[in-house]
Amino acid sequence: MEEKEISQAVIGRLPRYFRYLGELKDEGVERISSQELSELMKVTASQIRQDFNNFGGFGQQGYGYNVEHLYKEIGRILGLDVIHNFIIIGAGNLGQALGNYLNFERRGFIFRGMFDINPQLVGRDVRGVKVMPMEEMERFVRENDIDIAVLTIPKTSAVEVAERLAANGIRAIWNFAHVDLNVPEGIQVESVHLSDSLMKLSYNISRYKKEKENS
Amino acid sequence: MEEKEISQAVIGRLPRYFRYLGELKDEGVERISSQELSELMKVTASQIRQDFNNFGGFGQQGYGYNVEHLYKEIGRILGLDVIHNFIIIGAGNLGQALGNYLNFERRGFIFRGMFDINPQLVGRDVRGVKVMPMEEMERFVRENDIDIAVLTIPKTSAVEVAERLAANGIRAIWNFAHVDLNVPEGIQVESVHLSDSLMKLSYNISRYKKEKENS
DNA sequence: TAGATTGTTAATCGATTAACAATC
DNA sequence: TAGATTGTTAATCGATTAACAATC
Repeated sequence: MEEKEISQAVIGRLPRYFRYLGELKDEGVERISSQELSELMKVTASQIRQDFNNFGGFGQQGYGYNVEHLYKEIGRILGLDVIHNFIIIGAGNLGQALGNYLNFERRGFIFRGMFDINPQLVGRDVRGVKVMPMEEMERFVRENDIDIAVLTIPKTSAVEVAERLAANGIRAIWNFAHVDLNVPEGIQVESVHLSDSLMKLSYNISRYKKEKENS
Repeated sequence: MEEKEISQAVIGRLPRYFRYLGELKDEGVERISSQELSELMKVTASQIRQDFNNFGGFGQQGYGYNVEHLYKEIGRILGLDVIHNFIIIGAGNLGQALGNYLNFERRGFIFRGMFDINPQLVGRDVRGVKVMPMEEMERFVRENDIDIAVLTIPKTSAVEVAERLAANGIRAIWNFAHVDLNVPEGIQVESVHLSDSLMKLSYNISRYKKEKENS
């Protein structure tokens, strides 16, 4: 049974559906039509129905979608029904910020360890997790069923650290370093390039300024 | 003279070109062909040429592109040739991480102020900038030519704060709160939804696991 | 049953890739 | 000049939107 590949365009929209459905659920809304959801989220109803139908029929003609059911299904599709253990490499400001972020825990992402090359940071406590020296990273990954490594280290060391993680069975890397990682096939990489995002914002500021001047 | 609108798909790729060209420049590379760049960046040479040609001819037939010139031009297109003053709302871990991030300064983004509702944080120093109470935000934005506000506050207050910023002449919002902001036309919003990014990673982990099971 | 709304096919739109003439 | 490589047009591919038959 060949499952058709879902495009990354669709995947990229799932977390946003998940967020809106969670809010609707918390407000006690039981059912919603693609039309209503489309007005709320400012996307077309057509797109919503197409997106959901990639994964099978979650709705019911004449009724719409059951909010709670749809919410759970999308959570499952996103893999939020399983526990993911993660570690953070780099105990600087950003690493600590992510370690302290409680919402990840709610989604099944459990903060298991933190590593840094700086001996000054080793031993520090971040939400109950002690910062360990980098030399212990490989062993820790192997022995503690770590799925995800969060890289909040400079780009100069990110490539080498990613290789070490890959060699020790990491499943995924959430990369905050400003470099493109090349890891073996089968290891998932999701990069958050903050400065790229800021540059896009900068572009849009300039563009709007020019538009105004020309009008 | 009507300038054609550049698609966000193209804009989204510019920072990455900028990064690679910067590295090539630092390595002393003078010229590069779309073919060579395509191998380096793992995109098609066709796309590279199409992308650059949205902004005019930066290359030369039979020669390729001058690295330094192209780098500068892309920087200019991205608006990195002008100074942008920014403030950070929310002096928690993430706010402090972004305030301490020196690379933004190098690109013309100058850290001017930081605000928090928590009186315990007010007065604290982040890279030479004192945390101010929220009540001073509006006046500060008006009087200090602030272009960008970085929102590292909970979603519950983000919408209201965004409105206050909009009313006081902010040009752009870099939003880290997990909520979609609706601001008046002309104010640019770029959102970084960290948990959305993590969920995409989670999806890809699950998908790969299923693929392996099916093979 | 009649009305509503999905699931799904078809049409459109936009983005990517291929091809090649222009030109350095 | 000959070779290389761009700039640009044309072809393809994929994603979005529209339309409507199926069905609850």
